This record gives sequence, structure tokens and C-alpha cells, in this order.
Amino acid sequence: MPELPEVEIWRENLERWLRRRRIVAASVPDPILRGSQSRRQVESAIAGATVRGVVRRGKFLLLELAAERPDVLIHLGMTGTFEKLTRNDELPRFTRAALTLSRGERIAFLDVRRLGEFRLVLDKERGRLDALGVEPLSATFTASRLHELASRSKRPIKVVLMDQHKIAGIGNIHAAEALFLAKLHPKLPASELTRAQAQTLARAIRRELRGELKRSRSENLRYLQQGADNRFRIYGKGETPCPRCRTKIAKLVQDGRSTYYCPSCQPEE
DNA sequence: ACGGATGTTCGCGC
DNA sequence: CGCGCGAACATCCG
Repeated sequence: MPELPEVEIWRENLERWLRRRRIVAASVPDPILRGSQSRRQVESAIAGATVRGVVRRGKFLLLELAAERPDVLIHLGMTGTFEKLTRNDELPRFTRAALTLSRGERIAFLDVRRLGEFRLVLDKERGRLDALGVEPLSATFTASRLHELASRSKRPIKVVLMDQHKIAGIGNIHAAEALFLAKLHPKLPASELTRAQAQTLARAIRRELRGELKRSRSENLRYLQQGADNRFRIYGKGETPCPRCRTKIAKLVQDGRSTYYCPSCQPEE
């Protein structure tokens, strides 16, 4: 899935497509709801609603509906995307939800692997959103905030960066990229991060996310779509030379996820 | 043909 | 409480 930058790009698109528009009908078949809410409940809450705006929190998107209706929570999982369709277009394969607008256009939520979510923000969802950590591109994400939250965990720094309860929005790719920029080994115990390293890492995270946001916006890139070149510095580049020092990039598994790093630029000590 | 893939949650054993 | 691990979800790609 899309990590923070790509989710933010989708927020911008959805805002353009949906803001102040009325959704005349919603189709949300059961599988995407996974039994937590009924199809009828979700569709009737959305049908007839006007969209006030679209906001992002971490990797979650929220469609804010006017007139006391619950918001709609969308998570893209690993493979979630959207398409805007005109009146006569067929719904694409892997469409998991569709919103029909007043002129017959439809916004389709597609999710091949079905790891995403599309549901109303009721009590449980509110709790999940409240539990999210600091927004890494907000003014509250400072070096001292990073140092403080890292100091409370003995887990490896890479795992902490991906912990949505601590920092919301960083995933496997951008965690690896930020650590490479900051020249920190992914296994470094978070509690051992010095203040100077926290400063460097906070800057690297901002630079990485802003850079990706800019690239995605200007090139209209689809996130790691099939056929697309791997544009990352280190992610997915095992066995190839480090772009900084030409040492062979190494790979290890942490928390079940592949991590790439340069053993020379990101030494373990 | 097999292994791994941008994510999250749950359950297990320690 | 927290940690590390594996599984589950479903499909595609090299």
C-alpha cells in the first residue's frame, strides 16, 4: 500500500472529485466490510450524503459527510486504488466499493488483494484513529518528539518507524529509505538513538516523505505498479551497489518484513 | 512453480 | 505489559 505520500495524493484526487458533491448511491458489497458492519447499514448511511471534505490521518482516508452522518473510513491496504468513471463505464475488475454521483459519474475503490478497508467510522474505528501516532509531516513531529518516543522502545528503530501508534504513515519502503538517508542501521535499538541521531533521522523522514510526495504529484506515478521502475535508493535493491558507496546492498527480515540497507553506510555500531 | 509483495490484526509462546 | 514470530486476508509477477 501506499504509504503516507501516496495516500495523500489520493486524498487530493478524492477531494477534487467529491468535495461538495452529493453521493446519490453507494455500493459496498460484503467482503470488504468483513462482517463488521452490514452492507445495508453502510450503503444507507452514504446514500444521499454530501461530502464536506476528504482528510488523511496516517494511511487512513476519511470522507467527511455532511448532516450528522458518520464519516467513511478507507484504508488502501497493499493494493488499493481509485478510479473515476463516467456514466457508461463498466465497473473495473476488483472494484470493492462504488459511489455514484449526481451526474452519473462513479468513484470506484479497487483493491486486488482485498487487504484494504471501506467502512463507516463508528465507535471502534474512532478508537483506532485516536490511537494513531504523530503525523510525520506536521509541526509537532520534532527531533525531540522522535527521540522521546524512540527512547521508550527497545525494539529496532526500523520497527518503531513503522509502528503506526508511534508515527502514522511510514511503511516498509519509506522506513528503509529514511534510515539510509540518516545512515542508521535498521537494527539499532530505538532506545539507543542519540539526540543528534534523532535530529538527523527526523530530517531524513521529512525529506523522504516530501520528496516522494513531490515525485508522485509531478509524475502522476502509480505506486510501484507493475512495469514501473524501482525509483528507490535502497528498497528492493538487494545485491546491487549502494548509490553512495557502491558496497553491495544487504537485506534482512525484521518483524516479518524485508529491510534493505547498506552495510557500509549504515554500520551496525 | 514457487516465493514474495506498499498493511494490519490476531493468537501463540515466552 | 511487551516481544518476536507466524498466520490470515487474495492476487499478481518474475
